[in-house]
Amino acid sequence: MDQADAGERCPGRPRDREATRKRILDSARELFTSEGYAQVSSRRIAAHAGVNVALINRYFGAKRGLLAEVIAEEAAFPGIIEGDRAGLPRRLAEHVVNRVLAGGTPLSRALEHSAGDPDLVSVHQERLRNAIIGPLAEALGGPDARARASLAASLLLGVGLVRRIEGAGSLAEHDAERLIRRLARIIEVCLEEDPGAGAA
Amino acid sequence: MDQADAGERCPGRPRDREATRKRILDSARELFTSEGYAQVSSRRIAAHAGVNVALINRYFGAKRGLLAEVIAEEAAFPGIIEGDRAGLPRRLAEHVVNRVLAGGTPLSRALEHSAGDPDLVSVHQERLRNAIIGPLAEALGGPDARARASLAASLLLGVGLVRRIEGAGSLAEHDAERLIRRLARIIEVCLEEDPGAGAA
DNA sequence: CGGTATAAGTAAACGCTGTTGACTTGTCAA
DNA sequence: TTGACAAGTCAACAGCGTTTACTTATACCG
Repeated sequence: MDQADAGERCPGRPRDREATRKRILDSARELFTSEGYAQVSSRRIAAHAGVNVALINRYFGAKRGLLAEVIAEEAAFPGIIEGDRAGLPRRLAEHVVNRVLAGGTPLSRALEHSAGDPDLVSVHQERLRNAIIGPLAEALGGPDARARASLAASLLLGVGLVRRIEGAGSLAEHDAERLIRRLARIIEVCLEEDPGAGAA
Repeated sequence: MDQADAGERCPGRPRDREATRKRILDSARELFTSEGYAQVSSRRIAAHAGVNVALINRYFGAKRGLLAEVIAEEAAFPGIIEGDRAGLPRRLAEHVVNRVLAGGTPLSRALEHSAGDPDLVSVHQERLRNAIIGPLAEALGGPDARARASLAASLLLGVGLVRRIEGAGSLAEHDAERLIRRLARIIEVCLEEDPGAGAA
């Protein structure tokens, strides 16, 4: 049932560290992506890769390390934060709709499937800080930059979480372009320097 | 070490279904709240309650059922959604800051500690739909009510998730009142009927 | 070419988890 | 007093992630 196309061990296969590492990584990415982190056991990954279970720990330290490597493969927000400030909310909104909601990347899929598994959270912790909130705050500048970046990040992560929980139902009522415009507008408010008189 | 104040079995204790149920429930709430769902094992809950492990499954079906009952104990948004529309964003923002960020309720604490554990997510799924997005959408009315409610829910859940990941750092830069005002403003935009020309 | 060091791969176990079924024992009604 | 039934117990299950000691293939070197 498992080890579908990855091919089983067929013990004649020559010993090759890198190839074996890659087999494990590929299987992990595929399974994490389609089923989530917590739902896929080490033994299943190994079986899918046609490889002994112990090799996961040999090459990646632990299942957690395997997750970290899968996640590290993709860039956080490639070219999104770096652009001009005015278009930033729009670009973030597009990213959410196109990647997170569409379920493109292993990262977002894993997040959606096992949204806050302890291991996953701890791996993302550093990532959120270093690859999202940090750069975003730096790009923003001004007072409370980190707080404003955190608010935007909250929305981004929350949308993914709700999408996972709700099954893309409500959020898909809009067509993509409308949703992007809405999100961009909300993110703009998240990133604003001063709430001003505000509502309420 | 465990079963601190809950008292151990001391086998002479009379048999009492309701009392035993309560012991288990109390221990679970306490441990889930302080350490998170995934981090606390059934055996530890049982030991803390001074009760046999099998009783958890006898009374709650499974560990998951115990979680569901702990969570069900608290009202979702008591009296928040029902009030007047104009003050809704402000009330939601206050709730987030006072309850979720301050880490008051078992629900929010469990969410923060093991933010998206599969069991926890599935338990919250129904809850999010029935106790948050549903009523919120109904209170809002108008077109895309569910989508607008989902956006607000995304922010609420996302703030909790980021708080868990960031350890309350960035979001605590503001004092509570400023944070509430900011959140209220953002939520207002989430709930708006029409994005209008919007940003970008 | 033969022998050997070294790394690749294996097998079996460890302690843990949630869960189950068969068992004993206390309690209460007839 | 006795029977029935529920409350509580115990030991085992299968699965998990991980570790240890082991075998075996490969590649280098004399």
